[in-house]
Amino acid sequence: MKKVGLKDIAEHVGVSIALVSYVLNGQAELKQVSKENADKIRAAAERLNYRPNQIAKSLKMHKTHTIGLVVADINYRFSTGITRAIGAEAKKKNYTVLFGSSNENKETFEELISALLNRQVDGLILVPVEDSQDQINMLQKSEVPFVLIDRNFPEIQTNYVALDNYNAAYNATKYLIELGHQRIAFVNYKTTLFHLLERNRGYLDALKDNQIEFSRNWLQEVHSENRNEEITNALDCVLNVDEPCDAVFFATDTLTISGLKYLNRQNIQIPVKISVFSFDESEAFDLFYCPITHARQPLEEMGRMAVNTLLELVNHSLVNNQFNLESTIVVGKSCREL
Amino acid sequence: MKKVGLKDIAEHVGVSIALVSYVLNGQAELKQVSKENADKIRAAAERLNYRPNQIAKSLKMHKTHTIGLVVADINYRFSTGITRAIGAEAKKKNYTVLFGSSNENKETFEELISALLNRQVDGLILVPVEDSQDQINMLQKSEVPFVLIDRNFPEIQTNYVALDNYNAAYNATKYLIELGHQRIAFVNYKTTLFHLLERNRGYLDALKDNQIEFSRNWLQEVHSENRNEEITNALDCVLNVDEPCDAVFFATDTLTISGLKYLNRQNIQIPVKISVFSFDESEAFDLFYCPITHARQPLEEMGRMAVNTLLELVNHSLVNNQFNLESTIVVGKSCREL
DNA sequence: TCATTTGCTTTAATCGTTTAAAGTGATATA
DNA sequence: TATATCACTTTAAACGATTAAAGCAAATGA
Repeated sequence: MKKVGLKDIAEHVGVSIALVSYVLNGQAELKQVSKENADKIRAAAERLNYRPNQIAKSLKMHKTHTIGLVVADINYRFSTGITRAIGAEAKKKNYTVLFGSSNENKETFEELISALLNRQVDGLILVPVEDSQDQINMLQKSEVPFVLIDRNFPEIQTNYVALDNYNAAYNATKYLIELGHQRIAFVNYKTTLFHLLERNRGYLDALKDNQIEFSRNWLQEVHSENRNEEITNALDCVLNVDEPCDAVFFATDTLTISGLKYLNRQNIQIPVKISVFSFDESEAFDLFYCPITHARQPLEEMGRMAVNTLLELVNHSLVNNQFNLESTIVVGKSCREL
Repeated sequence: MKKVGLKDIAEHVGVSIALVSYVLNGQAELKQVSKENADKIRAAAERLNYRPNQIAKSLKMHKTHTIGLVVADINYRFSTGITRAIGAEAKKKNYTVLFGSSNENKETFEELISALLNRQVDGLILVPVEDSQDQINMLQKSEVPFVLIDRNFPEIQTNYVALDNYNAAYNATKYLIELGHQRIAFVNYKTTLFHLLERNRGYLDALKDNQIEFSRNWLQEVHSENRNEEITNALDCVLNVDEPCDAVFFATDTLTISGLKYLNRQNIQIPVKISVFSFDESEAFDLFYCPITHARQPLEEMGRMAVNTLLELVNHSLVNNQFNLESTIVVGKSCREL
């Protein structure tokens, strides 16, 4: 793979490297390069199929025009969606996105950040994993430009773009209540992640504000490591009891999938036997017999805001953005009126 | 973001940059650096949180230790699977993967390749889009190390890792025949892509070898741009006719999803009314009421082979690998015995 | 005593760009 | 005639690393 550099063009045309650089960077008039030379240079560049060496350019310019993105798990619908959104906005701004998936693992998360920083990305967009506060603090201390997305730590003041998870869960619960549901279960992960805890809080407050007395077994928390097994128990605790719930609200799309699989196995018809509400959707819902009513996050908007916030940081504006966006309810057929 | 370089460490310790470089590259003994200095240097690097500037390193070494990957569409299950597999193998070999999705668009495909080459990736792994022969020829002429994956052009001699698509389709069709099916439809994209045409050929040959007379309407080809609409017609031509088919074989997972959605809408029960066989699977199958019998591609193996072939090329071995791997049939419940 | 070896360290060129600064003829002005 | 201006072009120093090659004391050998 023989590479063509400025030097080759310069030799070909018989001018200096500097002149070639000026012309190919659109500074021909500014530097008053003669039309003759400019044309010759452009022609030679074309003919030799010149590709500027971005590595050398980056080294000189201290800018790679690259954003590092770390998502939690590439298998989440949220991840592919936000990756697309960020990629699109970045492209508009002439930035490239380097990308990794932490798989919710703290060590992988740190390794990825390290790898991205070594590659001199101009900044980071991160979906932080559980217990990664130390890492975030480190980044802040070393003044790396970064923006959190989807998740944030209330105890750390950072730029972030997230959902108003409290409101989203509150409104979802209220929606179910307004349909006439009185016994609403909520299935969440057992976690310390703030954004998921906010969903608990929204759910509980909606019950309270509507004078529904919360029963302890309604709130089920499963460990993500073996959610498929634990969700079985969780749903049993909610359905196979004296006063079974008439609706289940799943706190994430992954939980919904596990839950629906179980309900399928048990031949529990939706929404006849039970209403189902999902936080986020999944491609998998497409083939389910019943369209799932769910809360939708504004992924494009989140991606756009994250990129733009980051680019402001990169350009040394001292922005301080905490965005808590609103979700919308997409009505399917999985929640019936009682 | 103040950056720490070799120079900073050198100044701190009071030695030259070269010594620091030697020590931090594990050449301390080789270059006979005094233990005292070596320790001081390592300590300082640690304390200052030194991150080697890979950009500078790459410029000097003419190696970025980075592979460029272009997949056809990040929404395909194949794409995420192969991306993971390639990422894992690359990591083992201490390479990073830069990654883009062409969305089956020729221009995007070319742009991505260009962007990746500008970033001086050491080589490319590509899922070529339709009609990209010229681009592939260009790459070959400019001696860029690359490996095609999933798809190849029989008229161009390149390194590639693909499925034996003929065999896979042949065996799938044979499987349906052995279950007693005599009227088997095949739904494919209307395309010039070799790997998909091979599936046609495998299907047709299997029919012939089993003395089943092929009926023209059995082979349905839809345009990918509006497959959801066209597949409706396609299935009508196959099911709502005098002698309807008793099995449908979809040539890709995306076609299967579209098909199943239609069959759902029409309340056509699987496998009672019709057997369904899919090429590849999708996460979406998880929530379908009936596990879909499908041909599975050995993604891990493909990823491994692609990376290893590419790295041999990068290291100037003149390998010439054409891999056509075998698929396996994953038996679900969507094909019944007649 | 002088030369050589040993042990350790520094110097300086290089990778492919960018870009301020200096250079160079030709023409215009004083 | 001397000098300023103009219209270009080249020179050379970065950027942050790698790495031959050279440098330099102290120790050893003749």
